[in-house]
Amino acid sequence: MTTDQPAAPIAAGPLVVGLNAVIFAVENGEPKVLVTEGADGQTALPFGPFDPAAHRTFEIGLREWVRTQTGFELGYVEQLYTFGDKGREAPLAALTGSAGARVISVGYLGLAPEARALPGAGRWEPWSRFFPWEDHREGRPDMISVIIEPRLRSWADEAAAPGRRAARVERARTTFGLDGAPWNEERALDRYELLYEAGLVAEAWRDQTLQPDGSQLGASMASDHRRILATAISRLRGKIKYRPVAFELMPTEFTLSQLQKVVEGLAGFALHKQNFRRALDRAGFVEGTGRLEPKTGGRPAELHRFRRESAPRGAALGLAIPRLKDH
Amino acid sequence: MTTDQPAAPIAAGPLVVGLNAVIFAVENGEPKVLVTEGADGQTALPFGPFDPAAHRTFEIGLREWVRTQTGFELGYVEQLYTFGDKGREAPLAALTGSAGARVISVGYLGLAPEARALPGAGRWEPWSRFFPWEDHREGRPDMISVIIEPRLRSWADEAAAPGRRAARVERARTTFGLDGAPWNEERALDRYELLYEAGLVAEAWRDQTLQPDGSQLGASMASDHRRILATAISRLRGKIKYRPVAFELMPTEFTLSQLQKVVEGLAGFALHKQNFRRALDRAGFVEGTGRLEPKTGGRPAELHRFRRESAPRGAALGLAIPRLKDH
DNA sequence: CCTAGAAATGCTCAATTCGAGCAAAACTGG
DNA sequence: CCAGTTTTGCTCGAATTGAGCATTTCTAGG
Repeated sequence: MTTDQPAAPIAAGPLVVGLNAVIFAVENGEPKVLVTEGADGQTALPFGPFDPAAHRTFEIGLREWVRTQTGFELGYVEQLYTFGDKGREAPLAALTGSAGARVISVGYLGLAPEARALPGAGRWEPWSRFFPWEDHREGRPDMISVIIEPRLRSWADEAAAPGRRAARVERARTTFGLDGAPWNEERALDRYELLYEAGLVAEAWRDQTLQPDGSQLGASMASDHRRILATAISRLRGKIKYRPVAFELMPTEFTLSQLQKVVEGLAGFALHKQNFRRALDRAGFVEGTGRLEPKTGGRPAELHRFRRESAPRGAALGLAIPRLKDH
Repeated sequence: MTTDQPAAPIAAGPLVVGLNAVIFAVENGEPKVLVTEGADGQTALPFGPFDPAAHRTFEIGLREWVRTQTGFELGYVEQLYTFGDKGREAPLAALTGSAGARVISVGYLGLAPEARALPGAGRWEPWSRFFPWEDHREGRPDMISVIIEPRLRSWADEAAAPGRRAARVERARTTFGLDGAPWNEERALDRYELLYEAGLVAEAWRDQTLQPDGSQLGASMASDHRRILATAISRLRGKIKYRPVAFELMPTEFTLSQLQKVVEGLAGFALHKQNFRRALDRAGFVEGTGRLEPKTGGRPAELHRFRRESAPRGAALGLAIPRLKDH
């Protein structure tokens, strides 16, 4: 066992370290992600190489290539996860001839206060295109009981041992809230991984160069980018509960309903308006500006702003979002 | 903007990817971390190179070198964070002549059910040696008001602009729970970073080759390992609240008091026994075995075991730990 | 000018959960 | 058999949560 200095030179082989950015913005209550067109026509997350000579930290490197390539100035940024599985680069490598290089990607989450039109390549896509089963704002999507549930059930039946079959059923039940189990919005990554294992997303078949046996769920992405996106959604949904990150997605002034719409878009389900507001002002996150927004369609709403530094004494650090029970 | 395949070959320069393991175990309610002696005598976290040719995933690589080097079979493992700042390797590079190589470390958290004696190099150290200010089980440590608070205050006074001074005071107040602010055990990393910036930990001076102006807090570690350790503590303290990871640190059978002692050790403060048990059995995490543990010193306690798969319907996913108010 | 509709805002109330304490039970060691 | 120690059971007020109804304040359309 050694410390940071490698005792022997490492037989690294071709090793590439890159940065993947998952950049979110919300437009009219609809969460969107910044995507690009990959070389082979697949939708992809923005990717930039990490140049250790030029960049002192990952974050500095990330901000720089996002700025140069999209003209976008990142605000809030946080590291997500580092993806290094062998084979994750294979689907692309086969097409481009860069086979053999091991690609390690450090994933980052970035939040933008508005989905600005982009000068460079790249466009904003609603994230529900990639995860249609995650949007419960108008009730649980039909696809869960119509498609996902039966197909997960037959996937469970494929298991040989009865013990493994029961484990699969239980896993499907808890991750998708089947059969009375509660829906946990934070488990978006678990759900994607389960669908992948069960062969219900296109990537599962592409990675094995097999043919799917039925329609595939949601729009697919290059490489493991949809997994990275799921990681980002899970992280963000968890984080809004204990850090006031939702405000990074808001303009400087906003109505309480706009804020609620954003939070509902992120969480993926509707909230009780009065309770949301009560929790908000117990936490003391926002203050009224006195000015009104008249274009509400009804009674004008007061414009509020985020109180960046000054939370009251023992206040909560995030927004109160209830657990969603059977619905 | 491109996808995963690098458009141009990357001028990577000397780039080394390694794996850092933060392995925890709890002994008699005392959380301990597995450390080694670094080349220059500094305490270090176990480190292993990542060989892309040999290992399909980071996790497989990690498990393998931990097994070969310490004889330890890892159970629960989770990725923490990837550390890649320039200069983090400098203190070691200067000593070993490997200067110039950029070292990127993927940090992992591992949990072990017992602090087994180690055949290889490495020993278990209580984590409170490195973070003495984090242990509030017997009340808030004196060092906070005697040393930390006054020194943070004078650090705040060093700021030029009055606005920046106020921001520093506020930051100290919320991270350390000064002046009536609540103590948030999850913010261990924030606290370490604040002490680093304020020059109260030895690493801050070592990295600048300056001399400290007073006694330094806690035992220091090589490179940025103490920061990695703080990251692990913060992550674990957060995670026990929404995933039943505490059980990864328990033997198969345990008394409820033993479980509580472990959770208290991790959280860093004492819990109300009856409330802890009430929450436990609402969550349905454990079941009695009927057998008794007589060596309690008092009334024998029933031995319990973790119910791995079968949580009741709408149950919580982690242990209820209250927010610690002013103390 | 009046009215229906829409949205914001204010208030209430029961159910649940939380925080904290007291008391009894069951055992060990002298 | 008694003092000490720990487990276990119970209670109770305070705080929080979930959900609904009522009122206010505006716009739009006749």
